[in-house]
Amino acid sequence: MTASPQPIRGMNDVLPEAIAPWQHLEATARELLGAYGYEEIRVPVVEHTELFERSIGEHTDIVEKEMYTFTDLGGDSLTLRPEATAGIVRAMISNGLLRGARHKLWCTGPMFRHEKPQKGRYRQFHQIDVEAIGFAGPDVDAELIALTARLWRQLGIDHSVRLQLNSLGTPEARRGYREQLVSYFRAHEVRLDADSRRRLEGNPLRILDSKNPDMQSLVAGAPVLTDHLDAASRVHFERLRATLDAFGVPYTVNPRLVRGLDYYSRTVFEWVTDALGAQDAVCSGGRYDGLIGQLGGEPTPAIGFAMGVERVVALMAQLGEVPAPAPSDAYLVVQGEAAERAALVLAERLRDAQPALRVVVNLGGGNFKAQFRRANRSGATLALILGEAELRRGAVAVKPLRREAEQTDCPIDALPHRIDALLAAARRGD
RNA sequence: GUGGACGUAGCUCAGCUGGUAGAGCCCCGGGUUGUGAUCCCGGCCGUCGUGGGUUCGAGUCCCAUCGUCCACCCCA
Repeated sequence: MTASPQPIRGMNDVLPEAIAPWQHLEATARELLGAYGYEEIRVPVVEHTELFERSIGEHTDIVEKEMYTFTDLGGDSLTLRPEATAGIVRAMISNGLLRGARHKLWCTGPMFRHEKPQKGRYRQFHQIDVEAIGFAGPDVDAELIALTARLWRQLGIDHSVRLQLNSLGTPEARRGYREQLVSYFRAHEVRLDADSRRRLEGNPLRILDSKNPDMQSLVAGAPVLTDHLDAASRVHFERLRATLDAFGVPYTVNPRLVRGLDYYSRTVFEWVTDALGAQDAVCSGGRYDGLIGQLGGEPTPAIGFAMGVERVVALMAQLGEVPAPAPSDAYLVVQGEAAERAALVLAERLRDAQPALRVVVNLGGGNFKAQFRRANRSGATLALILGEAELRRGAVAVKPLRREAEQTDCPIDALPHRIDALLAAARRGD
């Protein structure tokens, strides 16, 4: 096994046998996003390292230890994108697209984080990313959440996910709350575990999210972020909740939902599941009103979310919500050099006449037995046989594979116009 | 980065307290000189993750290393 090449740790091949849920998710999301008025954007997978440091936050785990950073031949420090928002915002600024304009955008592709892989967490993973730029909300906030809820319904996984919601307020209001929180935890420092003590310096809000059961009672007594919101953020949050109520989208307000990236403000949300083990966040995002100005663009309010494609795919697969791939309609069994050529030409004529037809020509030879075995395993409705005998009489033998039926002859020239009827008959069973 | 479990054929796995590898599936061919999904026969496929050590002898024991999985941290 040493001799055979291996993929990079945490980077996976998606083989044809596993591709169906990916395509279904992508197609469903693409259509839905279009229906809500979102446009696709494609941005580079690599950006200047500084862009991510400035947007995500220098004291986050992503920037501190998870980025794929390298120096290119020109001496610049570049980084494989760990998330999509920074690049999209950069594209808006670089192309001069802000200036008070509004953009509803989506993007999909691979992201990279150097973490130790486990279930639902990979070093190359994929996101579907949606951004609404230039909207102060809370109307967009609500519509964006409704869009995700609709996607879960369309995919058939809505009963396995639930919505967590919170408001972080403005950065100023959060700063005041943070001070209160730190002094509360300092007063009880002996009860803090090692992880929490470390967070006390860098990111005290994260202590609220601790999974350590011993911390629960201490956390329960801590000041609550929601009680310390500034007035405008409180109104924003109330209006968002009222709209979600009007939609009938259920949610839980989770005051401990903090999110890992520094740029969030006001609305944050997370769709979680119990079905995937420890990595339970399937889709999450929030409002980042300060980020664009911080990166040098005109100050512009915005909100976005990222969906973990691998996680949604895993959920679909686990719930059996994966459409079966369409089998081919016809498989051409051929024998003899002249017949092989005639079969290839016939297949092209069939495709000319019926562009949607799924027709597979047996390539690479093989005896009749092997070819019929392949025809059967391809799932084809019909086997079309074109050997030397058929060629001599100018016909194709047509054999239904999915039911017991007589094999019949069809003149080669007539087949392109009869194939639909033959398929329909074979499926009906007459 | 930390911890635990596990690495035998392309896949799923068997291989007792050490005696130098096996089954099923897949693939290919034959039985049916041109007919699949059933049946029968045959073939292909392994330096037992890798490197050391103990031993007369290691897939089995020991050490190291790499990899996979799961969890922590954190996150999609």
